[in-house]
Amino acid sequence: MWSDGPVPPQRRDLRDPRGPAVARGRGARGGRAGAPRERRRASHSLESVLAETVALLDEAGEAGLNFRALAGRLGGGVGSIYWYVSSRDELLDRAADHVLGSVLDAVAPVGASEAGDPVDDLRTIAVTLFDAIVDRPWLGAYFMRNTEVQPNSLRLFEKLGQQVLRLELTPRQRFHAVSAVVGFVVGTAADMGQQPPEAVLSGEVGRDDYLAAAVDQWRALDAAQFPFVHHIADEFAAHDDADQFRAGLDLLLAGLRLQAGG
Amino acid sequence: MWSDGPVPPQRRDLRDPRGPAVARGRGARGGRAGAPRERRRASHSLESVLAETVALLDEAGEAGLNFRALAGRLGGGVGSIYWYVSSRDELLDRAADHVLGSVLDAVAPVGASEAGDPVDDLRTIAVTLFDAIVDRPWLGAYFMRNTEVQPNSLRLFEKLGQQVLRLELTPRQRFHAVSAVVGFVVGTAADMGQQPPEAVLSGEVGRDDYLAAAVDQWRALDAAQFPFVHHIADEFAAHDDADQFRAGLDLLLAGLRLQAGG
DNA sequence: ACCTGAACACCGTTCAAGT
DNA sequence: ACCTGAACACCGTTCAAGT
Repeated sequence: MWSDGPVPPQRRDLRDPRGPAVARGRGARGGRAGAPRERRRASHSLESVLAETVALLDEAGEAGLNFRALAGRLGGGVGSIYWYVSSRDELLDRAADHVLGSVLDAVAPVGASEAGDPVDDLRTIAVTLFDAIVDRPWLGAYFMRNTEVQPNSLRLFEKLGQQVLRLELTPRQRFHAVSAVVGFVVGTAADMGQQPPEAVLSGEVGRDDYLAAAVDQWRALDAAQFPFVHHIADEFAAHDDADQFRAGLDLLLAGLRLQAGG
Repeated sequence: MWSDGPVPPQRRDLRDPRGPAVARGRGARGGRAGAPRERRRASHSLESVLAETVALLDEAGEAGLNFRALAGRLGGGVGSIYWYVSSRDELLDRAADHVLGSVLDAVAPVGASEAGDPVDDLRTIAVTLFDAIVDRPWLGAYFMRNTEVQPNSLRLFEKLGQQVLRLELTPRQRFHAVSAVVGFVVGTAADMGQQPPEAVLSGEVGRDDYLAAAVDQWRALDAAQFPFVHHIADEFAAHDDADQFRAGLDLLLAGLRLQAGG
């Protein structure tokens, strides 16, 4: 799992350690009196850049996030974004972590009571994270990629781990358990969040019709060669993503419970 | 799981149903005798396009796959690739399925004996798929995205399902079980296959040193706020990706075994 | 210290022309 | 039926110049 570690110092592109200045509104109006239609100088902050990035991502998806569109929304030039992040990838890393702040807030109460069941608490956190990624499919690919610019990712990893700490396991088993949960949640959510085909997106074809059409093709396959596909065709046609995710998570957690001795 | 279904007919970009012509070598030399340095006309086939795509992907990664480089390797122009696929995405879909052929061959004997344990057989297939994705990280994102152009994806899904068919479960449970295994395998493998930082790739810093540097930063965190991170720091520093994957898979399979009643 | 925007290098895709 | 390659639209990134 390469993505789990903070990046070593030599990779970090060091900038002003104090970070960018606080936003000062929209900047003072420039030029002497009477100078016509002078564009005023825009002023940003990491906060506003990330907020606008997330908004654009929510509206247009990852493919719709580009520096020109983002600069337009921020009311400035493309170049200024590079003052706050050193690449599009880092922008996505930071945007992902930005959004994870809400997830962290949502799960803050979880695990507070020592009396609660650790595995149930683990499940609650996992489900919350899952929901967040389904809502924003781009999140999956950037979760915990670089813990140095993603403190919230690390805190969430820690939070999951703290529940497992209450189980009787070896450190190695605990590490594997949390990694497995994260892998399952992120992998499944990313898969489910994949762009449905154009016809569905545009509302031209409903999701149910889409699934039905897919299943019809499955049913047309040779039953002797594809017994399983035929066996689950009805289930697939009627399935709910969230149910499917939870069923898998419960399998994983049942195995964990067993390992922890009941 | 949008990606599980074949695409409905209306999305399919219908071409000659007989498919592209078989490769005819490198094409006849063109032009009348004596015409100097006339470039001969290249001739491809879906097979050769996919083989060259996979080769390029293996050498340069997904970021290195572009139409100009691919056309160069094929000895032709960019446009001709569009005779065989209608977009870069479809090229990746087909390339992924092309590679899955070997995975399918590798697991052909699995499950042949009714006497074998179905869960063990399921694990064997899962591990084989995992290894293939770790080797080619781009595979993960394109696995079972469009079963209409990915027959091998569907066959692999079927193969996993056939093992689960031997377990005493409801169709719904079987559907969920296979989906969970696929989600876990693909998600974990894709995560682990993520590009390590430049310094590691170039051999400038070894993987162990990289992990050690990451872990050092974890150890510098406040122990009261990050008890779990401290708890597993040693494990993380020494971990092996394949072990980690198998431990998680075994948790999932243990849960499945339990559900199947032993 | 921070912003601007033209310029560069590169890329997927199209299409009129060719064979 | 299949291939060619110039052209188009678009994109991340850089950087000299500005404030």
